[in-house]
Amino acid sequence: MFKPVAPDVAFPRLEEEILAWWHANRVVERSLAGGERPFVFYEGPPTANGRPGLHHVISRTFKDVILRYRAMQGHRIIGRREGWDTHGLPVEIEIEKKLGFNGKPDIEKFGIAEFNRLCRESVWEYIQEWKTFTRRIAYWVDENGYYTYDNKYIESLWWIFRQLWDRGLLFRDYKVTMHCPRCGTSLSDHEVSLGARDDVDDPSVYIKFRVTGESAPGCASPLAADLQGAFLLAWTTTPWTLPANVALAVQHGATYVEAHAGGERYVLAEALVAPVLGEGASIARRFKGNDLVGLRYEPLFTGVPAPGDTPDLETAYRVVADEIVTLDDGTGIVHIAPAYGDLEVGRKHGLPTLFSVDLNGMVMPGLGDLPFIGKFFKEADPDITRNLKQRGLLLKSGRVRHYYPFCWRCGTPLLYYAKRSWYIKTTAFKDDLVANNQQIHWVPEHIRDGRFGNWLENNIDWAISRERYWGTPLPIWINADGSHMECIGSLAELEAKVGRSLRDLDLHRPYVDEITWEDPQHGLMRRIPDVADCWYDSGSMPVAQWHYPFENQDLFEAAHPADYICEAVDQTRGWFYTLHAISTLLFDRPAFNNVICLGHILDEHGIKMSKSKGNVIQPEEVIDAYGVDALRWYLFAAAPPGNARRFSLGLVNESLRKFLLTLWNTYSFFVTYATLDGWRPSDEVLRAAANGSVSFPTPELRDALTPTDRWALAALNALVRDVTRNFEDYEVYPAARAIEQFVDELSNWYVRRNRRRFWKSEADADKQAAYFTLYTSLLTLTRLIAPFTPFVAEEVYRNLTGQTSGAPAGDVPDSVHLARWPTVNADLLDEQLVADTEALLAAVSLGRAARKNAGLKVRQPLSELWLRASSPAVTEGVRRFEADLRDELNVKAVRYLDASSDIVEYRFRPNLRLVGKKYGRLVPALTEALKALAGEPARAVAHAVEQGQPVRLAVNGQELELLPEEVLVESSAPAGYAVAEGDGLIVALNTTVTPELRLEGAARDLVRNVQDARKSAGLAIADRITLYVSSESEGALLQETLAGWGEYVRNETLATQLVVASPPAGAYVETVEFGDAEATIGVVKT
RNA sequence: GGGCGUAUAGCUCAGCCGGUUAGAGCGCGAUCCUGAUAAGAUCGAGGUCGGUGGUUCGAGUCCACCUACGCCCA
Repeated sequence: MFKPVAPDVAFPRLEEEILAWWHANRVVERSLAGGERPFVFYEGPPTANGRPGLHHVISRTFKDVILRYRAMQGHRIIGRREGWDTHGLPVEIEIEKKLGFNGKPDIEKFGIAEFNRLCRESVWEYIQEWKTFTRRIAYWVDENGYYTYDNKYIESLWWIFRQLWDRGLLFRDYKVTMHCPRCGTSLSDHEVSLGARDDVDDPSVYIKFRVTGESAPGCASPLAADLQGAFLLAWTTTPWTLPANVALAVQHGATYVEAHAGGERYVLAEALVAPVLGEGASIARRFKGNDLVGLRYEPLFTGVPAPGDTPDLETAYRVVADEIVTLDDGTGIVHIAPAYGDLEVGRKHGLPTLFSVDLNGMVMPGLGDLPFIGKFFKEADPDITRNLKQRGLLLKSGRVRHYYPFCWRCGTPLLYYAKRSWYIKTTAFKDDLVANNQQIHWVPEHIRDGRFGNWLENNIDWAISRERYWGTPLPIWINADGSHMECIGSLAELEAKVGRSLRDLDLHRPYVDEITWEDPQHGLMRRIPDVADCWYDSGSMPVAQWHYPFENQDLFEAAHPADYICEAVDQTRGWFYTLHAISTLLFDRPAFNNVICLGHILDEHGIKMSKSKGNVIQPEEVIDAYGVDALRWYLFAAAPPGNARRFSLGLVNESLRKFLLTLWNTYSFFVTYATLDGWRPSDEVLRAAANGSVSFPTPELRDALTPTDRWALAALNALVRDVTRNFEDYEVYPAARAIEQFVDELSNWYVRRNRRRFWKSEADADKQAAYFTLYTSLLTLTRLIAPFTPFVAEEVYRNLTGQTSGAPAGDVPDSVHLARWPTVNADLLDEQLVADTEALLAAVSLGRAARKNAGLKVRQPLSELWLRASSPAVTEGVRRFEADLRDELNVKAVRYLDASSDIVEYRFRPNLRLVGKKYGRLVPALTEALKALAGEPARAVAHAVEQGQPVRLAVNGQELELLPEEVLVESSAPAGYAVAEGDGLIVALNTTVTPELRLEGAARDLVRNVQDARKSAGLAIADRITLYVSSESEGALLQETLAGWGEYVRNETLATQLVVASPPAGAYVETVEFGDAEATIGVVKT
């Protein structure tokens, strides 16, 4: 029935074999096709750029474990397919590097068509690697996935744009970007960080802005008249931005002063008077920053342009209050130039955006005949400073060393530059975003109102456009003077515009850019050059993966929102957000109902793994050493997934040994003996264990179960219940821990206690019960672990169902992954039995400790053990397993002590959890009073508590009546016994070794040594032997021992003959300790 | 600078509504047990529970502040 099991299994190789079997038998396809009730999953598409790493193993296995569970629960899983995020800057940068390019001009020279072709090709290379990796880690998904570069996918994205456009949610506004004037391109944050330096030498100038004495419209400053002619002082390191100044910002609540120095009146923050004006300045008056708001001042320069815009200068050149102002340096008054970095401030206060430097970094004309017109912006700094000085508008100037970004390619200083950009107006839906988030079940919980909720609360409009090439083209067409724009929502619509079929059109640049049409009223319509932020691509996948609404309307409706998604925590502002935003804006509902948010994986020192640090561990390295299952189990069982975790190969090895090998050895033990005995399950037992719930096929079998059998089945059922509940809550970690605990107990308690039942020769009902119990436990376990460790589960399942040996019994699925999730058999749950076993295990542990203390090894039998428990219920529980207790601790008898016995001393403590709230300040005195009890009163109290009666006690002169549950009783040792105590239990051993006990101990020693010799001699378990024993100095002991225990020794060692003599030549011989000296044993196979 | 999270034994991590002597696994040392086991048991060494202050009869747990690290944002 069963294939023999190698105890020294090599998991990586086993896994490869199972992969081959799955492939040959189309198991993945069959699993994907199964199920009835829908369960919706969204695959967060990895960027198809770069090879998969350990963090991808985590996210893929956490996706997989839930989906496998759902599939086994009979769900039809929608969306269990690959998805690839194919667009974006990382792909472009890689191609640029490959071609040795130096920025956008190189790409345009090279040709966008060829460039994008290379991008697409590069993506495919990575996808191939990913597919291999995905199969190896047993992440089961349909390989017929979605690709964000697909024309159909893009068409759906266009449809979404059009929905937003029609509702006025797609708009154009300025956005500050980091711009390289030489390369003529914006840089990504990543690129900026590559070239930023913090030791840049720049001018440091203090500028005087003359107060006009007026206030801005609708915002009168009470100080306007008084401060007329005074100077607002501002500090800057970028004089070139001064012409574009439109406002000065102060801190709302800070104290500002009018200070007199050098015959002038200055306004600045009080805290900065000394550093800016020196000690000589006198303070004329104090006021709050708020009082300055609305104050107008004379612009430093006039005629500043605002290309493509007609700014309202009535709103400019005034004081505003803003949170960005600090009093750490400068003057407490901040110069605001929205075009060059302060755009958000400008927008918040309704300020115009003026430009004084163009995209090539040159100071623009329009400021009049000034020497710095047409100069590079950095070189204009001294000229501007000089000009202001000549006009008496400069307080002082110097140099400062600080942070400034440079282009990582060419080293040119970057411009903060407000460019026209497209936005999605998410801020209009902030309340809905927040409300819909409340419906989402986050694991861990704190993300919902913490990081994600916080991110939503601080929502800003989504800047959606990128001036790049390899991305989803924005479907917006514009006429020459920018007066007319149209958003195209489908290919058909575009065809109608141009009047021809575009079926073969690649919707990417540059081809889509060539599609233009003549509008009768507005002239030639051309597409704007921008492409979409690739987060828009992935966030739209619920719609676009099905090519909705052009196809699959039913599928889309059934698959929105998702029941489950899972990614790492950095996606709160990435995919989690864009999914949520698009779903809320389009459909006003969340995109997903449950989400596991994973922490990051760090190296063994707690440092992020990165190529530059050289601390990256490749998944292959781990998998080749220990296998995928070991890695997966480590990821599930080692720590809760929401935390960052430290990783090392050693930890995977630990998880392999701790869990997989323990399970494997239990399984190997079972198969070894079942094969020896020719045992096989009945079809009913097999079917139940392989595909149903735990049950008994016959009353006879049920009656034959021992308490330990029933315990194992009760624990197994409780495990099924708990793991199921954890899965329903998306709590993978506690589920894995519960399984680990059960496997440990099954191996180290159940099998340990019941070994003899398997190897005894009679095939009686008791033996059947043991086989039934272990078989059922193991086979049911394979289904519980199938989602976690799919390979080991499969191997064990297939062998235990007889399929590996080609002799399947019963009609069960050929793969554990096609079997149903086990259900609980409530009849077999038995909390009392589980609790009793816990007490028993505690008693055993204490008994061993007591033996250890007394220096009495377990092989030496002892006459009696005394046990006292904290309650009669616990005593009864242990009594139920007394035989196990006696056997495990090698004692002849167990005596149970209750409170009436006078050999025990008692100590008392209050049950603080109950007493604390009730008695408060009395607690310390109460504790003392209980401690003081001794002798007869103590015995009386102990007796009362045990009988469930209240206890009267004088505390601080008051008579208290303590309830029995409010007093904790501890017993101390009876004198003259080897004792151990803990957990409310006390275990004492009678340490007297009588001559009889000594002989029995000697016999057991002998057996043990013979067994060792048998093993060393290479004998098989069932081999019979002739046993020779002799001892010179302990001859008498040997004679006596064999006289009483010879039969026992022969039976235990399978000796057909026991000869007291020196072994003959050719025998396997060992000299062993015996009594107080040595004995010689010899083993000859018969 | 802001938000969120983390900080407990040499390492990886538990620790519930605040409650009694803070636990587990690994590693280390010693002893024991074992004819499934690469396993297991017992004992031991190893902890100012990141720091300071507060609330409380009582704080690893709650509060405030601080420090370090991670992530996200500015």
